[in-house]
Amino acid sequence: MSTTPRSRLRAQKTPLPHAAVQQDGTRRRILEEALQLFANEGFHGASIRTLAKAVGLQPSTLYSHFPSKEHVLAELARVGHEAHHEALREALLSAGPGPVEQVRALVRAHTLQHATHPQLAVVVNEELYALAPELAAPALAQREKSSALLVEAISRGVALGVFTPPEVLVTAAAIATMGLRIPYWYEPSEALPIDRLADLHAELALRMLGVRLSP
Amino acid sequence: MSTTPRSRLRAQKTPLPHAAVQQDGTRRRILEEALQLFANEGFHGASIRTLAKAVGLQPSTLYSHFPSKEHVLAELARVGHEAHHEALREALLSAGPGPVEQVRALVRAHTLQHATHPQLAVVVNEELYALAPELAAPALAQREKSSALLVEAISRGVALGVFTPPEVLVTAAAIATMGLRIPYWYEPSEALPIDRLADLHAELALRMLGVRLSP
DNA sequence: GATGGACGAACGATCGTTCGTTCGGTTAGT
DNA sequence: ACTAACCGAACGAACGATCGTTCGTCCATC
Repeated sequence: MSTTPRSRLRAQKTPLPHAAVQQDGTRRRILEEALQLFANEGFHGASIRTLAKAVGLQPSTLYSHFPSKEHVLAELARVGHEAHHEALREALLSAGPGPVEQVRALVRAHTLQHATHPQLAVVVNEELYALAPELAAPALAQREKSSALLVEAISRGVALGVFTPPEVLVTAAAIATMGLRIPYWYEPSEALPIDRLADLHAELALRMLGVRLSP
Repeated sequence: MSTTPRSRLRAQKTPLPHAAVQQDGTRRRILEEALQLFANEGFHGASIRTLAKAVGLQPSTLYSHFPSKEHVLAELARVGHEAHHEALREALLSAGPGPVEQVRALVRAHTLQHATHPQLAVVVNEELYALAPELAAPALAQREKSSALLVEAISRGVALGVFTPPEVLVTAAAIATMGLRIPYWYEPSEALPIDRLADLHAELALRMLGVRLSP
């Protein structure tokens, strides 16, 4: 009876995934449209036929590019986690050796990623449960590696006496979580551009860790 | 081909919703099972037949208690938001007049609610998008009221010079977000009981606001 | 002439929902 | 007090629609 015209995200425009997809044309277009649909209506809420129509293909043609609907989601999850992990890794490499600089770089990259690619963040974080375990495994493994980067940086700072969090893991979870909800409330604006949001999150993270910069 | 045995939550046990459901027997059992299913498999991922089987009824019988599948979710969303808002309100009332005490009380209540009723939190926050706007409206209105409680307490503290957040709304969002992801990673344990988690989150929130308690 | 992307039709399964009926308990009428 | 009327909960079967997927064929390109 009633359709569901709801869009889950604040930003309903279409940021493209990334350069990490291999430059095939149709396959990439499928992934782009699937990203929009899965983000807005959920994996189970979006149908193969809706996806095919969005791409401008017949439903059967999708199976020339992906063996199943689940594999489309799995590929999105893989791409998303890979891009995210790569962003964190690069941020860490170009940061200085100090824990403060490293955490700031990690949080900034984390926030930038989620603010720049909101639908990718949502699909990667909220729709992964719809995958069979063996298809979700690679993405989950990379997620583990990404969160380890933050925990390690924090632990290093604690060992050096620079950070004084009330508890390492809960604080790390709180810091990582800041980024995860961005797609639901944030929209870039002049008053709050993406880069400023990243700075604010970095500042909040350092405050949680007990660092006072400008007293 | 492949089923989806995934459970989205860390805690897959069955906390019951709340005393705010009216004490009807069957209707309540439907809501309880629907809560489990919607939380673990998503609204679109759970079927009326699965729900009926979980309750021990025929699918058609469900329609003696709810006019549609969507109405079951809408009722869960209503109950969840009501319980959450009530918890925040009571916490605020029994807190002192100081902004520090009020924010601590709000954050503690927020965290306790999400840690005690993880599936309710997930359904309320992640599955609402599946509802037609007119069914989601009451829940969204109450959510707005709840977040306003936090923002007001923070603003009062800022006006009094007690809080020095880098930016009010982003900081408020960060504080509220800490609680929202609890169901995905937290499980009560001896090392980290629920009450301790609530204290930690309150401490982190106050740190973000620029309050240093035990220097 | 082989390969692979695209098509249109169709498969069986499952979806949310409706229908007609039965049954047990409460209420109303005499 | 006995019966007739009623009503909501539950059932079993079935509805039409849509689901993910498969099949056979066509056609363009190498």
